[in-house]
Amino acid sequence: MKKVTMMDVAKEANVSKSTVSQYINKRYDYMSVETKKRIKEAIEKLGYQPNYIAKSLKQKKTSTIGVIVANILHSFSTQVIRAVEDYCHEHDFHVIVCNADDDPEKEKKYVEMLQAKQVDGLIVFPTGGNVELFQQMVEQNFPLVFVDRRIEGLDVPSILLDNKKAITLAVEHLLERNYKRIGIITPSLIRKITPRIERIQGYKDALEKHGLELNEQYIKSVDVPLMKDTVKEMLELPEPPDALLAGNDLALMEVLKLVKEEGLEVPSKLAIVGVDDVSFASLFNPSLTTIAQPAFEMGTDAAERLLNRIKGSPVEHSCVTYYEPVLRKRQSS
Amino acid sequence: MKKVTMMDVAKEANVSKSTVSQYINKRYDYMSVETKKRIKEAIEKLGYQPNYIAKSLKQKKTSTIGVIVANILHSFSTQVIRAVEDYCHEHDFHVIVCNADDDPEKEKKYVEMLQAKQVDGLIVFPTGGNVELFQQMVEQNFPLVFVDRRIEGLDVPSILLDNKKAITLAVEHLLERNYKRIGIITPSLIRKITPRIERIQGYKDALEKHGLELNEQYIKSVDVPLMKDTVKEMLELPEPPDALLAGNDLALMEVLKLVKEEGLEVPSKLAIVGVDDVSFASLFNPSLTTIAQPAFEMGTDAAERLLNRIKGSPVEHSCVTYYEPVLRKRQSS
DNA sequence: CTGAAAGCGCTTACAG
DNA sequence: CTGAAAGCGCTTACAG
Repeated sequence: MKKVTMMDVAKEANVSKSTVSQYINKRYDYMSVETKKRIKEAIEKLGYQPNYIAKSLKQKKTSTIGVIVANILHSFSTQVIRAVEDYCHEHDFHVIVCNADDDPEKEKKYVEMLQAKQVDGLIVFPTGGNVELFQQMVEQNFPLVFVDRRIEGLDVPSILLDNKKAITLAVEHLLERNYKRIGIITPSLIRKITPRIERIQGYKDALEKHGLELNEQYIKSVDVPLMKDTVKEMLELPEPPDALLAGNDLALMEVLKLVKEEGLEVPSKLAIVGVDDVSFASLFNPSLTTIAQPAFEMGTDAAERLLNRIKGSPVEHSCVTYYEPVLRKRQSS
Repeated sequence: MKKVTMMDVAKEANVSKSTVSQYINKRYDYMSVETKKRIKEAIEKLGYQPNYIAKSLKQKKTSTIGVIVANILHSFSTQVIRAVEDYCHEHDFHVIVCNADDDPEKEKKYVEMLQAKQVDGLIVFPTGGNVELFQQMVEQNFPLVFVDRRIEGLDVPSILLDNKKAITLAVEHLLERNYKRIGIITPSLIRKITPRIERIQGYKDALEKHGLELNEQYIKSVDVPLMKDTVKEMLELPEPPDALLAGNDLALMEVLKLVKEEGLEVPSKLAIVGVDDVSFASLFNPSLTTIAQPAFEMGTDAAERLLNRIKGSPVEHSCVTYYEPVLRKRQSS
């Protein structure tokens, strides 16, 4: 079963390859009706399908972009990916998704693989390593958009949640409801990941703004396997928090596991607010108050910017867009 | 910033392109140490990265496979995708994921796009349309693996859950706990989608096996937007079911929404068992009894078969593999 | 209105 | 041990 090529079509239709190529690319400017018809028939008869690889090689573009997420386990990542794919498919671009698994080494490997495959651009949720690598890409003018996190000093368009505002919203909501001792749990800060840092900072700012004292024992940043124990310790303090902010969806899951294990009453014993609107938030008993990210718009925006850039729009300098978080009040607080 | 090509490296190292190519592909058989060293240095100096597109064109293979899922919203799909990606990345293959959104037209478009991009093979969760298209691909010997669903009469290796067994497990578990009137809700059967058909059939067989009468009012197959109302009607029957099987994760979500809205006690008023192990199953109040699919193994198996086939293994004829479902007993039943 | 020719960046027999 | 040449399947100025 040999592949049929443009050459075969040309022979069948008694024209040259060039003419077939014009036809395929709808450059009908000067093509006779007769020729068009013959080519059309030849294509149908042979079941010809153009080879994009050959086209890509010649045109030096692949109509493919890569997406590298730091960690695919976050619902936010999968939502953004879906939005990016929808937008790209509408614009006849392909998407290759890679999961760096929070590992800068993997991230680097994927960047290189994707560049070798000649992707036209990259959307990345940067792990925080690989600063020089991205720096080089910027210098080479490679189309790049960051989502969720930015890297200090890198001139890359970045699409972020307004994290401080998100936490402020949550804190003020809890204060309104008369919770006084608000704790927060996020994943580890060691890799200086933007949202985590900004969320903790937002927490501190919000408490200060309302004249509340900071209690370092209420502020914990540890990775998922340690979260349950850490929260448990927090709840065993002489004066335990009466409300808890979960810094992202995975943190929220850990908190809920603990709540279940310990049989804690929510919100009477402990109020809960999570960042990221998990799929089951409204189904849960009690339903869960969350701070939602407009993930779909953020993903669409990322894709749109990247494709515009690829299609020749000028580079956007030091452009960081913050998206508005949305407080969804439910029963858990 | 011109791209550096193999030619540039060759000039820099004072050798021919052929020799650089040999070096890149580790065909060191007869290469002098000296030459190797010069090439290595030239590559580093110039920051050369091979162009896979050119390589693919010449070699007529892309080391890329496509995955087309019928509907990405199912947790099962995303789990399988992850497994496929992990396996492929380990074996230096790329993956392009497409979501057919339960639309055979979209599915067809993606198959054609992916073939135009010269993917080496395809894993698909078939929508049920496009039988001739897949038939042609089989005839052309195109590497293809189906997951979750098979298509009657098509000789394509297929990886499925043992759906009948899954439902039998659920029914028997409910009978053991003395539930007598067991209902089942699945998405619409109009497109003859394997798991739905098999799950309904499994339900009927299991009841029959235990000498229970079938009540058609307890068996409903409608699409997601209608599910809540349909279940509500079922619960308003003079003799409503005392237990309900949710045919997949999306059905389960709808059932839980209704339970919440109506304030139904689970399991005392209504016991629930869901097929697909949702992320929050063990966190929920009450925690949810589910029939889990071994999604990760299934995905890995699909990828492994496809890559073996691509690498030249003989075609596996009429090979359908059924995976064992796992009953996870929790509090909802 | 259509065709011949060059070239995209590689690989691969083959010659030496 | 290494190089010259052909070719993968397209596109694109350019000539006529």
